Amino acid sequence: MDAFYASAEQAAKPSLRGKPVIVGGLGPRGVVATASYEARVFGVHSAMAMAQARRLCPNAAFLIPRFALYRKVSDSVMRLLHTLSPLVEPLSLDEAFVDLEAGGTEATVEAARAVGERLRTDIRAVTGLTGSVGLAGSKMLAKIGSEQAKPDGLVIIEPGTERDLLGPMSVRTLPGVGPATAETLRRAGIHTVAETREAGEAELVRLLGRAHGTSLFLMAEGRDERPVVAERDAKSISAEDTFDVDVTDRTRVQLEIARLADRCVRRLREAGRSGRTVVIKVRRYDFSTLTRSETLRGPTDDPGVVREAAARLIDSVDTTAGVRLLGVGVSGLADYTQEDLFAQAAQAAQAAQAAQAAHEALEDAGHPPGPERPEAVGERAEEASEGAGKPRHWLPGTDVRHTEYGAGWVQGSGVGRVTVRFEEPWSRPGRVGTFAVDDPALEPSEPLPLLRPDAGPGSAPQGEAADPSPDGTTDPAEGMGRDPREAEGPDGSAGAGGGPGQGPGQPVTSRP
DNA sequence: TCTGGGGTCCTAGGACCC
DNA sequence: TCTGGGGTCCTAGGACCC
Repeated sequence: MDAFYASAEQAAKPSLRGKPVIVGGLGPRGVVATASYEARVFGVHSAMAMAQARRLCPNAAFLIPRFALYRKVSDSVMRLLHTLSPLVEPLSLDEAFVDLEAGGTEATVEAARAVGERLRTDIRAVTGLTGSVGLAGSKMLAKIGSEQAKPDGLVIIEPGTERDLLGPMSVRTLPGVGPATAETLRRAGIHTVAETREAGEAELVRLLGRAHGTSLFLMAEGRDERPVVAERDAKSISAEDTFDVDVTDRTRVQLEIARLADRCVRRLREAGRSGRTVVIKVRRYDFSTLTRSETLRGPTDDPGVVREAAARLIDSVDTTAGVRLLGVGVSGLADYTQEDLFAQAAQAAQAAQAAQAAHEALEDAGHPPGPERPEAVGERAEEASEGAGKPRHWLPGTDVRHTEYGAGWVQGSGVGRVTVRFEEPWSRPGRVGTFAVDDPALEPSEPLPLLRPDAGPGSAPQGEAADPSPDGTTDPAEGMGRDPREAEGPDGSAGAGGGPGQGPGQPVTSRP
């Protein structure tokens, strides 16, 4: 998918189409996850510090990621891929390898192109978004082809043309060559794929080590026999947090480690797995990073056990100078736990007794028993996210609903106010309103689908159907005069304009 | 106001075992 | 009678990917 998160946001928010959109962490230490093509013109790209992105492109819309939406779109694209072949290897939410041969596609350039173009059409129809396709005889070349095809294109690398195509390219093009490897190669006078090839396998192994050297040599020759592998089991699960301000307080460090252990175990259990090795990660004030791990006697999914192991591990780390990140992970994953094994040996009477005790505890206390109970962790998390009362933090980009004005999204908030743009994926660009952050008429809500749910088989894809102007651009102000709600705006007083995360919609002039 | 969060794979040394 | 050789497991760190 092309600029996936940003494109999904533009499809969901008509006022942002044709405008720079930057999705990522909005805190003081956030980074860019995806920049729309309009933002890339300003030099903004993935993994850039958000602070730098704001300097380069101050008028962009800055939004936090909405993974629930991206996952839904991703699922529907992956379903399309599965119609082409049973062998589909997802790389992330927005990218996958498909083994067309295993799906019975005829092994000709014409047949492959037809399948690829059909797929692109289907993706557009099903999601309203564009995707790009690379077709080649190996994963490496298909990937390089899809990069060349972006945005909204298709590239075939025909058998026999690989070496000539790769030769002049930068060695960074090859998978597995990042900044460190590129620097090592550069010092050896190797910049291009052709030079990599000419260096020879022995030299590459000497420079980079056995595994990396041999695989790089094969890639440089255009040889890549890696199979497409569907549905790989996860090998580790982890949770980590970077803090807005370095944490020095020891008690706070211990508390955060416990929280992260619970979050990690919740996801472990959701995956139906257990793990044997607990690892903590500490990134210090100076960005130096260390890990400490402990391997248990058997796999567990008990939050108490993981919490205690993590607590022991953090005890061995000096954090007095301050930490910017803490993490807890579990590896050595299994589908059973040590407790399962014990349980098999345990007497039935004992189990019944424990159940009875737990039942009484529940009745006595009027609430569920402690963290020993399997569901306890997940429940706590739900309480935290759906806790009583409205959130006081309205995050830019998130979905809201107003009892009177309907569906919208948070454009920005600050000084006790929140600015909302009222529009839907299939509407014209909408108007903004400003409200008090505790306005009872305003509620957080779920993402709307990108395409109108009742859209019949004959309906046009998103991009064309919802775009009111012939040249493919939209002005947020354009739709306002035709909005039936124009006469009576929200009673939002003027104000929150210019706050952090303000969208590009000139809220002062478009204020109701 | 530099540098997220979730992963995978590889290397290397020491312990331990036969 | 200094110091074999191979294998596995554990720990720690680092490169890379999206």
